[in-house]
Amino acid sequence: MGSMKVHQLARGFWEHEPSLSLGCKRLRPLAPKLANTDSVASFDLKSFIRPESGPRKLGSSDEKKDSHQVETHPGGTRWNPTQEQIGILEMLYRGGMRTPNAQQIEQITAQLGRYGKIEGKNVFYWFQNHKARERQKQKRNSLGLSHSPRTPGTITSISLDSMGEVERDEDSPYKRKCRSWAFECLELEEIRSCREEGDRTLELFPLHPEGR
Amino acid sequence: MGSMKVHQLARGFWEHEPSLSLGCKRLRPLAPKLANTDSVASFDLKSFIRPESGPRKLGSSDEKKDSHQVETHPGGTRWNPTQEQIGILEMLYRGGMRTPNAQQIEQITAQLGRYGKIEGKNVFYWFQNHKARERQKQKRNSLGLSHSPRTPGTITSISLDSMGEVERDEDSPYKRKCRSWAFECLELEEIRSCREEGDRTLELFPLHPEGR
DNA sequence: GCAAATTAATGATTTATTCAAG
DNA sequence: CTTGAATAAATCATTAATTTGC
Repeated sequence: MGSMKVHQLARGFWEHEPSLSLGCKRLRPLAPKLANTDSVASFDLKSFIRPESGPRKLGSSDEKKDSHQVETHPGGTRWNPTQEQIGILEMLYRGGMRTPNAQQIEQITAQLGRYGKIEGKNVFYWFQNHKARERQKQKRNSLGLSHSPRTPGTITSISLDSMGEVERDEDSPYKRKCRSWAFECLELEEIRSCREEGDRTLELFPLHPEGR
Repeated sequence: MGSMKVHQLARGFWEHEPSLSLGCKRLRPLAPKLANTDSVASFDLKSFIRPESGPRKLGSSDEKKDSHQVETHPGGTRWNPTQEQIGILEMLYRGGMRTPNAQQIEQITAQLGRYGKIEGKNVFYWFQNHKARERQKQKRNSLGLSHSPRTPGTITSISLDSMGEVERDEDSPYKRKCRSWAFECLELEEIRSCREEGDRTLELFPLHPEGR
């Protein structure tokens, strides 16, 4: 139904990009872990059962396996983005995209799908998480340094000028836009990972009916 | 200069594989899909970040998804539950349902659909909101009265025993279960609602984020 | 050098807040 | 004011990096 969706408004222009990594997203420089007193305690069955160990040859037909990390997720694992996908997403983010709507998500997903398995929700989540984490990183920085908000060295000069007017979210909290995704479809494939027969599941993959 | 950089980078990504595959699950082409003949053009940041936002004035927009727009909103905006729907939902809630999963949502939606227009997300939201508001109401009560957390008199005696096994959320915060809904589908019907005739949209959002 | 044990990142969910329609 | 809708914050859960003991 409907609801009218308004489109997001544009605004703003630029913003200092948080970090230029692009390639080393995964590398974590350091970060003095703060108060990591929380007990580990996660040494249970988890370490025994290796989810991806299952051969799982089901759809091995014409699926051209890239010998990359893409792999078809047997059914229970989470999305593991490839470098290309991350690169594109970050590019979009830097371009100003913050909360893509359903249409945008669909398109992005379609494109990123060429580099590996991906679903719309992954894109949605990625933006949610990235936005939130950039925000908290920024906050942490501003608090910790309390001054010189300048990005540390190597200020990239990428200007993306051809972007024309991008719609900015400005990171401003709450700016009511339109919905950014859609439910309803409820695919069974999705659901199945939920709670299937416990027994066999135990062996194939952890399957988290409920955490602790 | 800088922009060049980005573009080249992007191009690298896009050109990687000019294949025509839409790769995704079963996404319908929802916008005039570009022929993707020229690899680069098939995926332009601009079009992503700004689907058709900005100045789409001038009525050219007829080419949007045909949208027989059907149902919903005869001018309507948000879901307006009927008494029957509310009744059933509350019954389910009292029965213990708190965060229905995709399957359940689907079924509930199907049933409630007999009493009026409804979508999966409405059901989802209803539970979210109802749960949250019951909780805050309870908190307010316990604070205001400082005791007797019991529900105020007239405890409804509807027992709903026939519910069989409902999944209990127990109101316990964070109890990781399984996913409760699914994205991905991004049905056109959903998306379409995002933007309709523009005039209204334009005035819906101001140029400035007006501080909430 | 390698594989188990840690730790940092980050994907995925749920809860809390906020906005705005009616 | 009530409540549907949407976003942000908090948090759980899993995976990759990195460290450590041989």
